[in-house]
Amino acid sequence: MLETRSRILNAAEGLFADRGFSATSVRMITSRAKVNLAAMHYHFGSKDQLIQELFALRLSPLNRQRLALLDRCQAGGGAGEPSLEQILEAFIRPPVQLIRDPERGGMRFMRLLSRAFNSPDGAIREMIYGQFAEVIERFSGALGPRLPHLSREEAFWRFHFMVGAMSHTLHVIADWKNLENLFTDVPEPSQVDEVVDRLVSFLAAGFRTPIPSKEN
Amino acid sequence: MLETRSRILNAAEGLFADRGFSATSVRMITSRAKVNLAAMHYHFGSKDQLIQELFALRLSPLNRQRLALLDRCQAGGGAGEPSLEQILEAFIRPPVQLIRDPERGGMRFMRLLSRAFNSPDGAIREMIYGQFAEVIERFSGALGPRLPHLSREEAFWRFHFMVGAMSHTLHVIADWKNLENLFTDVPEPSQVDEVVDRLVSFLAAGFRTPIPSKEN
DNA sequence: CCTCAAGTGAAACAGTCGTTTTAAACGTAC
DNA sequence: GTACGTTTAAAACGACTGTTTCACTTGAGG
Repeated sequence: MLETRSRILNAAEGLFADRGFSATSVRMITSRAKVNLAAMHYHFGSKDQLIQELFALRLSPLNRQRLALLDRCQAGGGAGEPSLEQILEAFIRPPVQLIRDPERGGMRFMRLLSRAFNSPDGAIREMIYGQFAEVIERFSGALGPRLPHLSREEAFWRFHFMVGAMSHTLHVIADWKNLENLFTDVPEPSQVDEVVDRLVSFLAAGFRTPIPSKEN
Repeated sequence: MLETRSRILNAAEGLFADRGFSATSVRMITSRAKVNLAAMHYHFGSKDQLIQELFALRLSPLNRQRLALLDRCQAGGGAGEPSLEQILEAFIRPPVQLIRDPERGGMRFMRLLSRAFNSPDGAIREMIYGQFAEVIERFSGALGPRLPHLSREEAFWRFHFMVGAMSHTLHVIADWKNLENLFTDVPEPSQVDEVVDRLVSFLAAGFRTPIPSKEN
């Protein structure tokens, strides 16, 4: 069939998200895709190249959207730089929207992405970071003028605090089902977009707070 | 030799931290430990039980220390509850100290822990969360009275923002070498304890900020 | 009708996986 | 000295790994 490629990609995305890369065999993928074992090597060459293609396909629209949002709010207001909240939102809203859009991978791809971020395989991590390099550069450049009270070191760490809070939050949203199995007292899945606002105001307050005194 | 068990545990910790669970074979472990293949099954029964034992050994001292710190600052000041900063510090300082103490696993175990947190294997994740259940309960109970301005939902999310920022920060510290390979402009590894202060004040400011308005 | 490339089906490749089994060697304690 | 818990050595188990090979079917262009 003509759709063999996309059926392999689809099955692979689901299995990688559920079981990880090294625990997912080529045979699992091709059998879930109802496709011959050889078809995978015919279309993608190897398991590794299949993984690469999968991420390139999903990640570049996400980061293009982030950069477009940043462009718009930087050019938008006319005079003056964008506010701290506007920058944070341009960073955080696109992945949250992606989570709700099954066409772009939805929760499944987000679980996969958070797996790839912590992958033991250095090659995978390098590829992932490569896909994010431009976004990191642009956003830390945009954040700088909004944080004149911070040293370079302090800004570096707070940027990582933000990345951590965001990626863990995305993981929680995308893995809600598993969370309910593990904890009691989990609130109803609230409107996902609200979480963006919550996260933005939490982080903005953190970024704005003065540097802690060293006498401790 | 009498130390066969600990040599296996030591080799396993290193390999699991570097390559992940499913990509590390029993043969790799026993050959790095310079120990016979059968010795691993003799002492631990199976690969899975070896993993379980490894985490129980490392994780319970960490969480006992957290709870002890919380106890002390709750009973300490006499009148009045502990401050938000004191609670956060009781949560964050123990794992940062662990990172600097090779006897307790140091950076190696921290990399392993952050791998286990995102493991595809449901059994591993369940065990990890089980080890943290009491800590989570105690700390969210202690944080509650310090956050009277927050709804239950808002407190839930901010708690996760904190967990995410902390765990990603620990990962960055423990994986510094890899970070230097991937990014430019990484600051010198500053005094690790300073990071605790930075993180505590960042998070305290986030926790204290009022709930964002919905009109957006 | 013939041809040629794209794609499929099924089998086989050489390894590695976790685990078990057998045998023989240890040091230590009763 | 002999029993016991520990450790080594070496081989084998069946199952599974990523990848390759090759005969086969299919459909479109000349």
